[in-house]
Amino acid sequence: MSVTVITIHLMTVTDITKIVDMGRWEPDARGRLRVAALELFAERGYEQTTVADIAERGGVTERTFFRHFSDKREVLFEGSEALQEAVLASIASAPADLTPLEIMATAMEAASSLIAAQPVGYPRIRAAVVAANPSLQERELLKLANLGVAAAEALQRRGVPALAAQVAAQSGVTIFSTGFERWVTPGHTDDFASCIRAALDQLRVLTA
Amino acid sequence: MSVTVITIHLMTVTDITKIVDMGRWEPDARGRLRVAALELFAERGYEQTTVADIAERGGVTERTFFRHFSDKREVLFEGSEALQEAVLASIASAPADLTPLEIMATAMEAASSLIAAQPVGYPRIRAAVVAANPSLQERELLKLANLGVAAAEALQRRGVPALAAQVAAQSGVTIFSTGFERWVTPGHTDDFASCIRAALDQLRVLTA
DNA sequence: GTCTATAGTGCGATAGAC
DNA sequence: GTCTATCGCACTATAGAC
Repeated sequence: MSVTVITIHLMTVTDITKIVDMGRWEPDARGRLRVAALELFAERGYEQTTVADIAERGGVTERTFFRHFSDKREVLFEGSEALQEAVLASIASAPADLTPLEIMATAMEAASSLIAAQPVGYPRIRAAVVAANPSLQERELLKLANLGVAAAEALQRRGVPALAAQVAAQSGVTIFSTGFERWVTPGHTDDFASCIRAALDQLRVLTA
Repeated sequence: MSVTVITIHLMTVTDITKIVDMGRWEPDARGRLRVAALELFAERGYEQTTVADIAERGGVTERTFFRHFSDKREVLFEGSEALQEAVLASIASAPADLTPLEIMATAMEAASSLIAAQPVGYPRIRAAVVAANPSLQERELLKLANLGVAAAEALQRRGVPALAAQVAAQSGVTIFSTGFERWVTPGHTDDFASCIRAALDQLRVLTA
């Protein structure tokens, strides 16, 4: 039952077409592995799923899984590089009259639009899987921390002093993750960008 | 060479006395494993050190290592529970007229005093080892994130609304880690608490 | 303390695309 | 023929089960 629901959410029309069309040498092994992994993690849990399970459902061997993903966790983090690139591009091209914190808020909104563009339900399922596994949380936190470091460097390239850049970048990540958490909470109707703005406003109130 | 330096920093007089005094059944296996692990990680790197290596230097079996520490990384995180308890106690006992952010700053200073009380050089060596290994960074980030969640709950127990508590707590963690990084940077002479205050001041300037 | 499952690596063989 | 993705197998280390 929950399996069916998850499948509907995770398989886009494009995915299904690909699978129908696949010949002996099936294309997009990477995409199939990503779908298989998220399904299995949601179905029976991350720790109860072996890489062999994922590979089998994806129609490849275990060895091939590790050719595509450096480890078992990484299969849930495809797209994080694109997210970071979007953030850095947004920082680099921000208007000159914005404050560092406003630059970060704008960049986080840009990142949120990439996430919100995914198939409906996907971010929420993924968030639930990550929230249920400390091991996955660790990886998520590392990605966010690295995003913060990269953003701080981008701010410095615009002339923002090191300490200000670091605090602004990290605060940007804080309002991003706070906004994300709010956005995926069942019952909330605000869009992702509004949730980020709400977190920023809250930060301003707290420091006033 | 670097081995010698590290040994001097890691072994306190108490540690050495213990080892000299140890009989057939050597006490403080936990402490010896912690010292052995940090030394080995600093000497030859985290990934180049096996649990068997650590156990051998600590004079116990591999099995005993895992009896004391749930995994290889955890050996570097002894004391994080005490740190969290100190933070929560500080939040709970803070004066009623402080703002949530001021409560967090005070609590982070309390945490910093625990870290600054360690043997000279230890926090810096440990920080270098962690910085060199993404795997250890992940664990550190998880501990900090959990500290933030617990701090947010403590703030809510004082009547701070959920969103404000979350943003304040996470911002507190940000100024803590920013201050820590500054404090362990070679050449800096300010004490840990001052570094935290500097980060807080910076946050206030950024949001003004 | 022993045994086993799983994650992850190294490398040579192979199969298909071009 | 080259190039690349996959496979198959041997191997180590972590970690948990018994």
